[in-house]
Amino acid sequence: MKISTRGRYAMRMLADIAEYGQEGPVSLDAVSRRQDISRKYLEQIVLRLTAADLIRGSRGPQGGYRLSRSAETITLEEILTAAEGSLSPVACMDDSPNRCDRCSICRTLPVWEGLDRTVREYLSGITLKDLIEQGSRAKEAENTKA
Amino acid sequence: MKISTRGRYAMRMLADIAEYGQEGPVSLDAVSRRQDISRKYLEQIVLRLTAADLIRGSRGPQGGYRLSRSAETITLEEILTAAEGSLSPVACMDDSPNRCDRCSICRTLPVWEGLDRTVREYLSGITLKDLIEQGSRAKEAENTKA
DNA sequence: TATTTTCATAGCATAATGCTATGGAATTGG
DNA sequence: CCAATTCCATAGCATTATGCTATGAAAATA
Repeated sequence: MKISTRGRYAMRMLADIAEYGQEGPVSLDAVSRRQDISRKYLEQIVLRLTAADLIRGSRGPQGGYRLSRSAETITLEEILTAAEGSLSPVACMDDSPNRCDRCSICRTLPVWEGLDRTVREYLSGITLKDLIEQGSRAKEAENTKA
Repeated sequence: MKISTRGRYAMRMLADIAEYGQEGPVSLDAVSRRQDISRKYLEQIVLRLTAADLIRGSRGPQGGYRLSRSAETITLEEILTAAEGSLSPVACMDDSPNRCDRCSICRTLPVWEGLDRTVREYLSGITLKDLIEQGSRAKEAENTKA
């Protein structure tokens, strides 16, 4: 049940681009320096994020990445799904229709489907903007709950 | 973000023991046959479940395992935590206090803490009994939500 | 005392993670 | 037009985790 570094670095990278990308594109070198993450590894991760069209790159000097959309419309659910490939708690859910032999008689599948919904709902409620504004949304959620 | 086979098998094993353990202890051999899971692998997993005192074993002929408590008081959160070792979405949360260098300035930590709470809350709401009663609780949750 | 069970540790193949390396392709400034 | 800078893409590789199997106790029963 762990989020890998791919997902976590993706979040930090996007937060960095959102924060420092107001004037122009943000280079991976800058992200790498500020976030203290290997640039080569960031290059790997960024492929997934551009493939998901969360950011767009421009080459050459002064090049770099900028968000495809505004920070308040990009959710953590999107970022993590793009970076990790899948967020579902069991692999059999990744292909639809479910190809598991036991899937029709499986008593645990409804549990995983519910868990998947729960996780996605939580992560969809937090945007990149929330993230760069000191995680205020997370604390809000905590208060709303109580 | 995957639940490993350890966690999933643990759930199926406990459900099996809950279901067939009314009269007496359930042997791993029986579980293995019914659930079609390697007995040797079950032996591995069962160690964690007995360590967490979810079930108790008795040796010798007619031996096997029985639940330490009634099925309606054992939650999936307990089972999965015991089997997987930890449910938290990031490793740094596993040791308290958090030993991560960046933890004081980390803007993503509140997100993970919230996610952890969300997941635990969901899984704590489902018991072993719910599981053997055709996952009715999971569907309930779905309805309550709508 | 032989059989059946749990209990405990060690080993091991496969896959995933977390990178690094290499090199190409576009863009810009001089 | 050329050199530097950036993104883009693939390959490789060490370390760890997963998903088992093997071996051999120790306890209980009959």
